[in-house]
Amino acid sequence: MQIFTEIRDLVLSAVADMQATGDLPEDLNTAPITVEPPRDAAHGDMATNAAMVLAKPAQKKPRDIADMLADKLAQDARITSAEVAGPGFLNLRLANSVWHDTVRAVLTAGEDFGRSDMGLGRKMNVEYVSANPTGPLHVGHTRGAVFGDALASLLDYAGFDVTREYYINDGGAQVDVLARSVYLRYQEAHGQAVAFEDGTYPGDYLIPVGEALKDKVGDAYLDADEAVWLTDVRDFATEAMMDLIRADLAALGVEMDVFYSEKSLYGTGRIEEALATLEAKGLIYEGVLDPPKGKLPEDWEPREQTLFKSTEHGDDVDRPVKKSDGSWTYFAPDIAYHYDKVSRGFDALIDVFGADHGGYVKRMKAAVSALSEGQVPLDIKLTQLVKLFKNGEPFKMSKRAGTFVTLRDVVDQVGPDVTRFVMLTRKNDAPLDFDFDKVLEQSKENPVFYVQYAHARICSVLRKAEAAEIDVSDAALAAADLSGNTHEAELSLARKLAEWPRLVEIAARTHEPHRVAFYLYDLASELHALWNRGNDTPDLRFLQEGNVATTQAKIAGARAVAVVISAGLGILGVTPATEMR
RNA sequence: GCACCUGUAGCUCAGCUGGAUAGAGCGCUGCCCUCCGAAGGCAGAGGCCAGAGGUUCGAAUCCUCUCAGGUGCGCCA
Repeated sequence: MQIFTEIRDLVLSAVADMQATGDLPEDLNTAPITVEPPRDAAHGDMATNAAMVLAKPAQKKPRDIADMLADKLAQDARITSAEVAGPGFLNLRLANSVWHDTVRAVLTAGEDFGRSDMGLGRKMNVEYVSANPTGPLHVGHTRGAVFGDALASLLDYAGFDVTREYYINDGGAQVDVLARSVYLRYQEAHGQAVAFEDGTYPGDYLIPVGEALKDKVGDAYLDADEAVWLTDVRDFATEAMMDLIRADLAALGVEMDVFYSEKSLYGTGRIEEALATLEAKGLIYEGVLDPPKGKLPEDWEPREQTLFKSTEHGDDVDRPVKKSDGSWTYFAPDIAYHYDKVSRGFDALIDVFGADHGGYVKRMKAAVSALSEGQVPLDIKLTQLVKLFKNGEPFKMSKRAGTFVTLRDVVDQVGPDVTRFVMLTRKNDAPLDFDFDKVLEQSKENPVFYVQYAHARICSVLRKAEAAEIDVSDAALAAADLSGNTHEAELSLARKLAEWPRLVEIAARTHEPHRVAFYLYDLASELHALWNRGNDTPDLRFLQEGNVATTQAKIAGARAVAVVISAGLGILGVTPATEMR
């Protein structure tokens, strides 16, 4: 049940009637016709722009079309009034029974109310986190993980067939650095004194890995040449790091469907195959790039490289796929990886990157566009920085000293639910302030608390009703007579519930899960408002002493709110609270 | 120098991919608990949507330019 599309269909059929009677021309584009909630609730429940968008092609005055439309719409039982306003808006008011039906629909469908078939089961790949396997995840990765995971859940809820994927960068020089760093810890485990120079990873988290390596190989590598141990230690260390990362993700409640290894692309001809595809399209050539304008790198000198003609697919300059010594750049396996995603049959791809990867957006899009003949859209979402605060004071982190704040630091202190919700209270492309104290504050300033509080209040009412031996099962509530719920605050709450399915589609279409968080805040706000009216007006309380039928009717509205909050939090990966403490 | 992101109330931010008199929280002013959880609610003040042009019935939203902040810019991943 999506009341907005239902009413839009009604408007469209009225337009068709007018075409049949010759009041409107036959060839009209009805696509721009919208039915949406007006900004100002005083204008009514819904507004349509139909008269305005049809006026020009029909060569009629907007108000004339609107008047006729209003007459036709008013004949429908769901519509109690249709008024022309402003430049030609048609404002509609709907019968109370429509909103009561909404509440019933929520209680009947449960958390599937709002689920959409918009995605038509299309296969969608969401790649996120994809952190280098060289250490634990830090705060920046946390935001990417939360965002990607919520986006994936949202798309699933909107009817897409979603695969959650992590690309392991285990093929480049950074895993050699990791191997050497682990080797130092290995030597240390054998009692040797070691020094961590620049270009190694000094973090403590490698100490147990060095010890584990000692347990595994004993002193076999102790005084051996790097050529002897590098490959083995690299694999061992990478696997250990991935275990670490998997555990970090689990602490946050993130579960990937696929971990895809960059290394697995090497030596199998897959990179060559991807590049051959591009070459067949005439997009690969040997050439020399122009030096960057403005600030020249100190050691810049022209060198011939193998280049991808990404400019033919919207990039600003062509990009190298091979270094001047003939080895692959990192871009080459990335092309191969996305080629692989395309060949696995995905209808659309989403990459979630940190904002510092903004420079790679155009070339990745160019590559996918070229590889898929423009058939597979790639959307790249960049997550901006997280600024950490404690007691209002900025929190410094130093990667050099190895004292960066990890995902574990955050989750251990505030819990996965708070972490996830807070990280979704901002658009992905806006920086986020995260204050360790404020996110735990129990006040309305804190959206996590505010939404949870609303849910807990409803649960509290349900518990009390049960204690009074009132049947508050969803089935019983759905069967209740709701016709007495006529107060503006009650109807307003039901209208907000009716917006949920529409919001899901908007958020899914724009790839913006933060909209869910803001919606839940608004919904909670409506619930709190109604609750407080009950303080002044006993008739509006959910528990109506001595009147089971009325109590069930009132609780039906509240329970429906709890169901939608729970569904929304589910998308965000947050567990709803049944009581506050 | 170029590309991308951002600029909305004193502060922190929404604004449904073009709709009506631009919204919320904090802060400020004044109210509401013998009453389901006041950890809340109601009301008020506060705006040239960075600036200038343009597109059209209609612009915070789309286009161009300018200004300010952030990120990145061949042989690092």
